[in-house]
Amino acid sequence: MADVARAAGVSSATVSYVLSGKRPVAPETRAAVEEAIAELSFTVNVTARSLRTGRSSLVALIVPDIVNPFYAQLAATLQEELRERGLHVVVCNTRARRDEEQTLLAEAVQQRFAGVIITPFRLKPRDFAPIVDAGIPVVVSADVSFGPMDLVTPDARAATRRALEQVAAAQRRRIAMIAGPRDATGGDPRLEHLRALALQLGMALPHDMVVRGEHTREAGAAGFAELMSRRHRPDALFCGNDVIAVGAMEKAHELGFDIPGDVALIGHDDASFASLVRPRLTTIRYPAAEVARAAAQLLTERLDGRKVHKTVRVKAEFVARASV
Amino acid sequence: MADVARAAGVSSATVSYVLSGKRPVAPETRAAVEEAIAELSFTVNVTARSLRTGRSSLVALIVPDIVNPFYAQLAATLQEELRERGLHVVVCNTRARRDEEQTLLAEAVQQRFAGVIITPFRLKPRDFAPIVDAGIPVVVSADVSFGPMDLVTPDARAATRRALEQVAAAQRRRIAMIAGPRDATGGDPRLEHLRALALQLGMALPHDMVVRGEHTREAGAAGFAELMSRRHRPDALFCGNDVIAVGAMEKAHELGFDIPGDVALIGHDDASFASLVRPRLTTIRYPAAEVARAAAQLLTERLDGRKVHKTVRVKAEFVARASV
DNA sequence: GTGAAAGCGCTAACAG
DNA sequence: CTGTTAGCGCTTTCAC
Repeated sequence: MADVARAAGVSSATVSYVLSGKRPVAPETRAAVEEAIAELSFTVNVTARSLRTGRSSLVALIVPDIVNPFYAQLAATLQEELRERGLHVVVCNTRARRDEEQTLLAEAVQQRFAGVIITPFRLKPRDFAPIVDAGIPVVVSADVSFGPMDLVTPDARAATRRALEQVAAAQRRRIAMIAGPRDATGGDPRLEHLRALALQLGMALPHDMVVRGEHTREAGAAGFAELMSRRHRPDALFCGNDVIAVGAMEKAHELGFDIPGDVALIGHDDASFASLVRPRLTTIRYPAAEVARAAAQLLTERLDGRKVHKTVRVKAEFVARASV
Repeated sequence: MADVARAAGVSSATVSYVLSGKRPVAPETRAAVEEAIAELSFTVNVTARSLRTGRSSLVALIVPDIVNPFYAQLAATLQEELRERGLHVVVCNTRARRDEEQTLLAEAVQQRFAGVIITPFRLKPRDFAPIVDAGIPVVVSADVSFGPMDLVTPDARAATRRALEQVAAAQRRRIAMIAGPRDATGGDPRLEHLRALALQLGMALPHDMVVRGEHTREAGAAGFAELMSRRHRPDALFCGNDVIAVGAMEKAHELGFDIPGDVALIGHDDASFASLVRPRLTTIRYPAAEVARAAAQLLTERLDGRKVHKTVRVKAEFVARASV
């Protein structure tokens, strides 16, 4: 920048102001500076800028499983949205482990990230105290609140209700669920949600019709095998997400159960493979791209100075395919 | 750091040396410093360090499509590997567009990234000149070389041969391929490779049996429809990657073709959904995790001072499933 | 074994 | 409308 200033016959402050536009610069001065910049193919040193201003251009995206297409899509859209505003996305995969979630959060503080967008899995609300105290804007994408931070959360009421209605219309009454692990934060709100709505519709989701496991195909397979070995088998099976659901579906094929003949299967998220499996998976779609846009919006508002925290609800949608 | 120095009654230089271990420090001094660090819960300012040393801890991963599970897995493993060495992965999605690839590469220079790991799609070798000149280590993950840089590349000879042999054993002779777009760099080496091997085995892959398109389900569907509308239909169809292949498979269902009865289908990569579709997709597996580990290794070697460029070959593997 | 001090490249007062 | 200058927090040479 000193070189540019010398070449243009101005001070380095002027070069800085030409770049940032934070104060008016005479047209001919600006022209001279821009020419010098082009001539020397100068680019600002972002590190020096960060050091001086105290804010970096890095945003951490912390998710349980980047290989899950839902999160991959989230990352892709987020990256696109934030790049327009000069921000970069650092992807952090926690593999749903609490220690990694904690480490990553701590590292975001240490690295002075500009912001964090996170889907917590086993974190507790109090784990967020250090990062909030550090003044780093945090957007949580989750079913429940984790404290005084921006939140993007699904509105799945209508979609879940429609799913249950369709199940009921098919004369299915024995509802079951393969939920997330018991020690996940909130103990899987999707389960509580489903149970409450089922009750409203005069159906029940008894505790012995719920099995739990990680958000993996293996857990889905194991859960399916367990539920179908019960004396009273379910005839409609909800899953915590689509990864679990396809695990269950694979197990169904293996054990010779027909879907939806023997049991209907309903997933969550509409991950890209949901429409590829056979039968096509009926699911409660949570639009990753929209979630990403909402999160990007909330984050930039915060960076622009908004003080109070906000919650954005993103509508989930029932996608009827062949598995019900 | 000044605070820590004051609390420990030493100079900030000593604190720095305690942290870096770059020069011996007396045990009791070290203890005092470490206590002060813990007391004040001090963490180094990475930005200041970067400015001073001239190297950041950021590595850009530039890929055509992060939603493709192959690249998602690559990102996940890479992130894991590099985090151990204090490096962070910034994910950059190009959507297979040349302009975005160029922008991202330029940005890596401007941001003074520590390194870049890239799967180029439409870039030309000369596009790499600026970043190489800037002294930023680049690892290319591709089928062909892009110049004097580290390269991770598949060794798919044996796997492709086995695929062709199995096709031949099933008395199939009319081979076709849905390849990548004509303007992709190198014009899809997988096609050239397949053609050469087919020739060796006494089979042919004539030009009119090749259609081209993006690496998308839509392109796969369109390609399948076109090939199957020919007077002489293929009975074995190779695809540039698994995304194309499932697109083709969907179209086959739609048009009432049986796979593998009417036509065998062979993908590339073994993306996670390949084993989920029906019939399960036979594919030439390119192990993303292994590629990531190789790339991480090459990159860190470079950062540690290796001057000459190296090439690592990662063996591809034929995965026989139900679609052949 | 330790300290003093220069300086990485930039931004934002402050001064004109 | 433009320039001067003081740091941001760290690493590293030089001196002791």
